[in-house]
Amino acid sequence: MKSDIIQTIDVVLLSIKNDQLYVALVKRDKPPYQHQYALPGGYVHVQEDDNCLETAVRVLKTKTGISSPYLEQLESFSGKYRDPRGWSVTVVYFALVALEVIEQSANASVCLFDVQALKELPFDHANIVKATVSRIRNKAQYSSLPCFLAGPSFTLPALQKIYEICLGSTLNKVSFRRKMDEMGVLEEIEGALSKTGAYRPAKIYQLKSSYLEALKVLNKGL
Amino acid sequence: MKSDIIQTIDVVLLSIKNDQLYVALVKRDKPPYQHQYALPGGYVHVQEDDNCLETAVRVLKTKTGISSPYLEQLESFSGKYRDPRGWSVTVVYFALVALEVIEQSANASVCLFDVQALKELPFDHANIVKATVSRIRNKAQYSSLPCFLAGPSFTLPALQKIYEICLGSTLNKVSFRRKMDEMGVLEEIEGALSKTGAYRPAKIYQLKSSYLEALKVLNKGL
DNA sequence: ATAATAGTGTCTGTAAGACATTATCAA
DNA sequence: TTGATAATGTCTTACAGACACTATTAT
Repeated sequence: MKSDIIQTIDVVLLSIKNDQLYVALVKRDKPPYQHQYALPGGYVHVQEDDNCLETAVRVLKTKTGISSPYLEQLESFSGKYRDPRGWSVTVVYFALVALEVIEQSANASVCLFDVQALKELPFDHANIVKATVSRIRNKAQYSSLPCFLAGPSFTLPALQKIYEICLGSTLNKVSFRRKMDEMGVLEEIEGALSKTGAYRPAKIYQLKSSYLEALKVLNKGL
Repeated sequence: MKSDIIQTIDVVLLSIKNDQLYVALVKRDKPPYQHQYALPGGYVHVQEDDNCLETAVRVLKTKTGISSPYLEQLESFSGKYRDPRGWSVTVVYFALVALEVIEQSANASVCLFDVQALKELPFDHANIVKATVSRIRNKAQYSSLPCFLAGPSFTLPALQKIYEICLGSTLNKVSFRRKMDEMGVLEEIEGALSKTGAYRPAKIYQLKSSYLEALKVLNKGL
């Protein structure tokens, strides 16, 4: 059974820069919308990919050079008019990485854009980015998802700042620490202290390895 | 650009029967899995459907005879092995209707199955049903979603029972009523009382029409 | 009146936020 | 010691659940 629908995968890669959420876009090398910035996306390779998640991993790596430990399906976008070539469906995934990851391994064609100041994008990509930000904002209220925007280790004040950027509002310090504590996904790196400020250094934490392993196996989201 | 991926839409239609969640399955009239019960599903008709949601509405109506006021995208399922014919992607939607709706307008090929006692199903449909139930259970905690499992009008004790079935646990009566009140989606039908029991009748409520309208326009979920 | 369920008022415990205090580092 | 931030202790308030009480109907 052959289909005459354009079936693609797109990835929304988010990171934090200048205390704002930024999205990674790549310059399109083919029409439509050639030379414009858009979400990294591509076709399923039926030989290589066992499912769309694997396609998303591969597409992200190929188009941006980046591997993300966290990748979650957002939703699918479809319709007669979203792609000038015809009826299309795209399964969208989103990824969260620390800025260092992008700076260290991103291709030259990758560029970061402030999601707040996003101009028009090809296809319905502006809409897709908005939906992703909305999902992040929602999940930041009760999950450990924003932790993936931090690097491999981080201080609690830094992590709180990340949560606040995701949520768009400030948080109570005591409540935030209580929450993180009872979520039980962090572990203190004994003896490690931040050397950044000229004042009292903060303890350094990382995601528990058991938690990261559980993520990979289950692929259940957070 | 033609694709060699099987692209389908499936719909998980849920209702409440015998104080349990039931899923509507239809007998497949074509291979694969001919004559077995599976989720109602079908192909996008690029001429008729403007997007996958419209496909879902049409497929549900065609295969089961039912129109559901509430239809939400669950997620997409994909892979090399889920369909014996080859690499496939299905965008799954779920619908919630009152049992009366099914009894009144369902095709003969439709049959209801207790989701708790679900045996093996064709494709990965058992898994899809499980994911839907999980979504319902989650959303029942904070949203008005279970209201769509009630008929056009209902009493608060009856609605509470529906919520409890979705959640799989009993609820506090006072808290439940407080929640429903502050959600602000219900309106009392003045003067109407349930005549069921031999004892004190309950007030009858319905979903606010303004709320139902907002749903149709936004299509944002709950 | 009684039985049985509907609906409401009130109390209590838990959890979140506000505020204050202590801790720790560099200069 | 001082300045600035990290970390924690405590108080207050808000909300959810438990419980009890009142209301309403048919018999």
